[in-house]
Amino acid sequence: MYFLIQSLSLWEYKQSGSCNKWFGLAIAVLWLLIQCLEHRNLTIAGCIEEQPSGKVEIEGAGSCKEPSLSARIAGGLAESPVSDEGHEAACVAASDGKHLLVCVINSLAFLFLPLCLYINCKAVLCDIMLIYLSQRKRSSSSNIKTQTRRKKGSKCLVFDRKMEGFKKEEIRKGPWKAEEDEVLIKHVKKYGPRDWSSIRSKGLLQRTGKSCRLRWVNKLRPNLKHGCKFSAEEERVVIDLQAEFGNKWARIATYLPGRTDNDVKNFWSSRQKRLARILQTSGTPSSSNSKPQKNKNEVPVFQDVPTLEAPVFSSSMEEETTYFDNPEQIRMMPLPSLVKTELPDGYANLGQYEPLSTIPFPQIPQLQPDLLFSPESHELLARLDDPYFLSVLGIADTPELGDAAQFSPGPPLFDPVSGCENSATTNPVTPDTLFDEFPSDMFDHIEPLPSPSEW
DNA sequence: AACAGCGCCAACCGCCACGAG
DNA sequence: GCTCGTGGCGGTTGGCGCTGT
Repeated sequence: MYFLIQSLSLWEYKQSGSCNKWFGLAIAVLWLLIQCLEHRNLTIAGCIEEQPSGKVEIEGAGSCKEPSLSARIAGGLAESPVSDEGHEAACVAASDGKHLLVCVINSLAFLFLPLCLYINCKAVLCDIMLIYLSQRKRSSSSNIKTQTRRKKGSKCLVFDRKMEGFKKEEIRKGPWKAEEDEVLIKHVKKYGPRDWSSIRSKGLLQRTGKSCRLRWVNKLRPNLKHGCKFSAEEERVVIDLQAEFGNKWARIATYLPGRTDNDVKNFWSSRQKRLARILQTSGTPSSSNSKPQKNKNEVPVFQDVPTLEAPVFSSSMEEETTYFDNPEQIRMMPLPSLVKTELPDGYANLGQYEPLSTIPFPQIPQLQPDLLFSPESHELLARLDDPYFLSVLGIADTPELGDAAQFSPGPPLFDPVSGCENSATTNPVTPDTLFDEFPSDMFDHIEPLPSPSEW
């Protein structure tokens, strides 16, 4: 079957003399479908995305709860904008919990590349995808990172290397629904604000423990101040404490009843942006008084607020209980002895209070040429000519090495040849016979990898 | 009315520390 | 001592609404 499909691919190429990505994709899907039918424990997955954390996310297949097979296959299209000249990569994938079967359709769409990967090869897989993605036209692959970002609220199937085997799970992301909040609140009432990961393991919510915790801490926790701006006093506290502790938002937030670290962080971030803009547009700080206030209700950042006496601050850890544990106590807690809290008059003394150097400006990331490929992949690239290595990947089945299954811990589910007994046994395909069939100029269509600086 | 700029905010991500096994 | 899971934290991003032009 594998041979037949490859022959079809070649026929298509010879007929059209050009790249037809859809034909190539259709062939790959067909092949994958056959694999799935033959091995019922296989399920077609969505497109593969590289994650710097080492995870491989397969997205698309989880977009609907009970997807039809065709929908699943459609989800297998790589998230790549259709580009001209067929310079794009698409992939379909399947998994049985132990293995990951991938079909990559490269810029020469008729050439699809089935890969059989075990879970410990996922980092390599990521880089394979990057290689193929990078072969696309620069216009369509100028920013690979943006393509890996999911839309909020989408579901994805996460295949985590750290997990036992290749466990499939659905994780919901994006805005929380009221029902989800209810479930979370119930859980916290019952068990307390802990054991977040059990919420998912019990099947209560399709959210990660981190997500649950964040939702509780930032939104559902009682006594939070929702929707009210920071008061002048709160602003002063934040400014003072930031000067004292730096960007320790969680610590600062413990001095502000009803405020979360996220609140403080957002407040500070907005303030910094505002400051940067003021300094940028007004030239000299003293002239910035002329800048009209956009929002009449907005509290000016550098307004005069009463100067408090520098309180005594105990550095003992016992006092680092949060206001949530004992709000009254925190409310009465004296401020630490801070930098002199004299606020400047207008912006004239801005520099002394808010040094220019502390205002963050966008930083240009340093390009790291070696960052894109993991050490495993460097090894992979170095061994692409190694027939043994190819056989392990399931790409080749060299006669001298025998059945590729001998290199596999499990049954040769995805072996392109032995996996399809009927046709493959009579038409053994080796890398040589496979590539000999293709025209000699076919690889001329593959663009060289752009240097990282061009990405 | 349409559009752009901006601020706010919720949520995500990566990194790290810590504890259990 | 090592690995792994979990939670905490800080940085970042995208959506949305408001405001000014």
